[in-house]
Amino acid sequence: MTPVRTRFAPSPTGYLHIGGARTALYCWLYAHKTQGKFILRIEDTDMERSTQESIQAILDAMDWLGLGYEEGPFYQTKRFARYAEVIEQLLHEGKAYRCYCSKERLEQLRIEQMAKKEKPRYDGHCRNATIVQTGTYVVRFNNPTQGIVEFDDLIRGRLVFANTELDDLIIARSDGTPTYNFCVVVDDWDMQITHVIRGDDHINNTPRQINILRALGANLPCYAHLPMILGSDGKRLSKRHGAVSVMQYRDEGYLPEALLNYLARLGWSHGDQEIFSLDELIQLFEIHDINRSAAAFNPEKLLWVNQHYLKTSDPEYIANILAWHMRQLGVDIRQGPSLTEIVLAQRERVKTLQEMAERSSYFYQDIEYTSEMGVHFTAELKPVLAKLYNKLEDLLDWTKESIHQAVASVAEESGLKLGKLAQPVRIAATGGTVSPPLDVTLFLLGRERTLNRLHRAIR
RNA sequence: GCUCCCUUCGUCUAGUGGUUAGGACAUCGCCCUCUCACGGCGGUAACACGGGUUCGACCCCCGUAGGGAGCGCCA
Repeated sequence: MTPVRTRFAPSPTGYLHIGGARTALYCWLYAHKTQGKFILRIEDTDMERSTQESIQAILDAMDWLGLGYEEGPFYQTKRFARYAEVIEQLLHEGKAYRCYCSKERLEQLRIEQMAKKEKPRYDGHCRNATIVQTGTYVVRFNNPTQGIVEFDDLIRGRLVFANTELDDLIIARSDGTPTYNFCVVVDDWDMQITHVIRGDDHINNTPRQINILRALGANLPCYAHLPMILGSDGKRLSKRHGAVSVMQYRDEGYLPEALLNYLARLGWSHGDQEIFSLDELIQLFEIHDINRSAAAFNPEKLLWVNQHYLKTSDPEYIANILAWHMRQLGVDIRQGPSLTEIVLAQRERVKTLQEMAERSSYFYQDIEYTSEMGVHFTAELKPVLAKLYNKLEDLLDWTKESIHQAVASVAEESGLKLGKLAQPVRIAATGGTVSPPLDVTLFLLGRERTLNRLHRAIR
């Protein structure tokens, strides 16, 4: 059996988005599962829209996701000589021809066909031309005019198309550059791709590509067409739905393993299992188990998956990434508790690392005192806070246990329920009403910061 | 308009002719509790519709409706 070779072939006209990432993941998984090769190919034949920044953005995103490739990245713009060679061959063999039709004629044709409620397609005008024409021309592929093209899609089953539905597509533009459908075919052929896994927006391109592959005498790869990913409103995914760029998820504090896990599960499943390590995915992934229908992207569930990984991953690993987010926020973490401790204290109460960073800044930098905070420190409470201040100041050991003991005993001595004391202290210590358990919070804050802030509240 | 694809709780999905239609997220309630969470327990909630086939259809077939994609000298 020939070794499996899959490829991910984005066009560099923007960042890597969620849908592309999932396609890449599935290609990657299948290659790894079968001990095959995963190839990255940049489809940059559209010189107008392709940019170097986009290429870099895609590479960066693949890197962040950890989707490494065994071969590539290959660039189509570097393979023009090869395409020209194949086009020449096709022309020579009469499997392609020069078409001198003007864009105006083509446009007119399209309008007429639409008016007749027909599917617009090239009428083969130059295919049958007997006289020698001159001027600018494009090269069209001689598509079969009858019969059918059929293939077994690994996800949808047998798909059948009538050749009469297809037309003689352009494979080389008037400036000589090759077009997408042609490059894909030559590349997949040259790179010996065995499994073409791509979005189902390519289903309609497949019969055309198969016809070219046949004209070239190439073996056909297996095809698997993935359903689309929809926005949370069921409409097509777009900027309106918030983050669609993979790197934006990094910026917002998601872990790559969480995004990957969520994406894997969006459109694919293995029974009722929700959480998969990468190794498990490699082991359990089957193209056959991919769903046929489009799936809506659900940000809430991604959040849940992300928190799951926040809670279960190695705290030091998480702390490393948290450091990056702290830096993004401009928080200097040199003075304060270790980030690993912060992770341990916060991971059960936040869903993203960005949120964790935002909610942990008071451990490292001064808090703002607002008048709203003041109302919590009533005249009756201030003596109690003072008592706590003294107790904490006299504590022999600054531990969670001793701190808890101090707070509890002061509350009891003052006839207050723990909450009645804890909450004002929390506000005094953190500037807000939400934090990890008070003993943990004060412990991490350290004696000096705690006493300073308590003092400020009593004043 | 034409061609192709899709259709199970709000969302992601399990299901492959006989199930009280299962799980997860979200949501609601209760418990835990110094806040927020986490966790535990429980609840609401789905087979788009209409015909067949069959003793029996979520499951098979055919329509209808709805959604999506393609029909470029874009990819």
